Amino acid sequence: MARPKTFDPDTKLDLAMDEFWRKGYDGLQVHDLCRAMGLNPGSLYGTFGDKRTLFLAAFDRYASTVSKEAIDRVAAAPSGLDGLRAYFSHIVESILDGRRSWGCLVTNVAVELTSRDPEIAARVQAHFQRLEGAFAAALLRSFNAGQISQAAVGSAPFLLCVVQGLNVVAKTKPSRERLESIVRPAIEAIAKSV
Amino acid sequence: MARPKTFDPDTKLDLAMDEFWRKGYDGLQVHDLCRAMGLNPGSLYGTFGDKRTLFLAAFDRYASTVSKEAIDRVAAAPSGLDGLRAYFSHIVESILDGRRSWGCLVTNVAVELTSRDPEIAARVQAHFQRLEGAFAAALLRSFNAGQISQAAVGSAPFLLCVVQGLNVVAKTKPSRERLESIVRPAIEAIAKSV
DNA sequence: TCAATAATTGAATTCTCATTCAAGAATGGA
DNA sequence: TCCATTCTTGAATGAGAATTCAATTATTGA
Repeated sequence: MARPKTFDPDTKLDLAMDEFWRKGYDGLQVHDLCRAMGLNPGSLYGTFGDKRTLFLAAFDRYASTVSKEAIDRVAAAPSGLDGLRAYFSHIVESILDGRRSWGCLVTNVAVELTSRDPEIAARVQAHFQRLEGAFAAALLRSFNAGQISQAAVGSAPFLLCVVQGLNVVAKTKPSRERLESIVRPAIEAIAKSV
Repeated sequence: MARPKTFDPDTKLDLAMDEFWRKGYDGLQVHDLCRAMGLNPGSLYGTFGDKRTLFLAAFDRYASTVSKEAIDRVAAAPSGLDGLRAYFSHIVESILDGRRSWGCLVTNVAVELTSRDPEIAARVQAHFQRLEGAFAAALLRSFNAGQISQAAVGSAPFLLCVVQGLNVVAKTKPSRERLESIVRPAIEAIAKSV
């Protein structure tokens, strides 16, 4: 009953996510958000609430789509080591010509907002744990298959760190060679230690 | 001739640097900057110009003091490998109880401002190159001393990435164990490859 | 066809913040 | 001592940005 929305909120949320991803939180004006989403302020506020609420929704959408898709690759591969390789290859490709050329939404937010917004800090923390958990599982799987040494099993924090570093380095528009010269030693640090 | 300043600009600049380091650019209001620096808006503007100009001065001061001090450790050590170890130990210590508990000013700025301010992007780039250059020199020195393999000589981009990752991870208040479980594999990735 | 309800529009409002400024205060040189 | 100059102070200004709102429009169910 009554006039229906002329747009799909999820589709618009994806557009909002892309904008926050590109420009951060403070760096993005509601005005520009409206333009990017093809919505007037009234519709935006009526559907999504204020800027921060919309941002949290965009963050969650990022976690459940973009980020999840990447993390799932770790477990999907035939072996743990293959999963890690697949994950890093995917990151490299999407930095080179995908949306990760502007970094990672979570990394950007971790740096920009973590120190002043505890609720956001908690979500960032949770995301880091999901990713690190996937790495830890893959490492264990590799160890059980005899692919890596005992010592390398505890390297999940190291891998998480390398991913965050890649997301920072992404901001400098690195070449494929450069990205590979980062990922190669990172993977070798794990694999070589058999 | 005429009334002299009642403060030392360099001392005040250090205070400004700390604030930008903690809170970023957009996240820091001039009002709070004034409070932190113990200056009224008039004195601040009269001495340092507008917010962005003051920020650039604070960035440069960071590069020439905090950052330089850290980078110099790489070359100061007896061997290249020792230099790298010294650098990473220093980073770990200052994340644990120094000013790096709020990350690195350059990393923070790289993430927050690089995509919208080309002048700042150029300074970030220059800083990354200084650091990577120091790493590259240390790696070459290590190779010439037979400490590392030929393959490891090109790992400077990898080390730069790990440092940036550490600066992101720093935002999550990591424990010493956690930081060491990041640095250990990073150094081993280089050293083990003899 | 007609209420009743909800969405759309974009101008108006309100708020926050960077920046300016006028008045007063302190110093060095004459 | 006095003037010229510069600094300090903090309230005032103004720009820019988030949010609201009144008018209009569209849809559903009766």
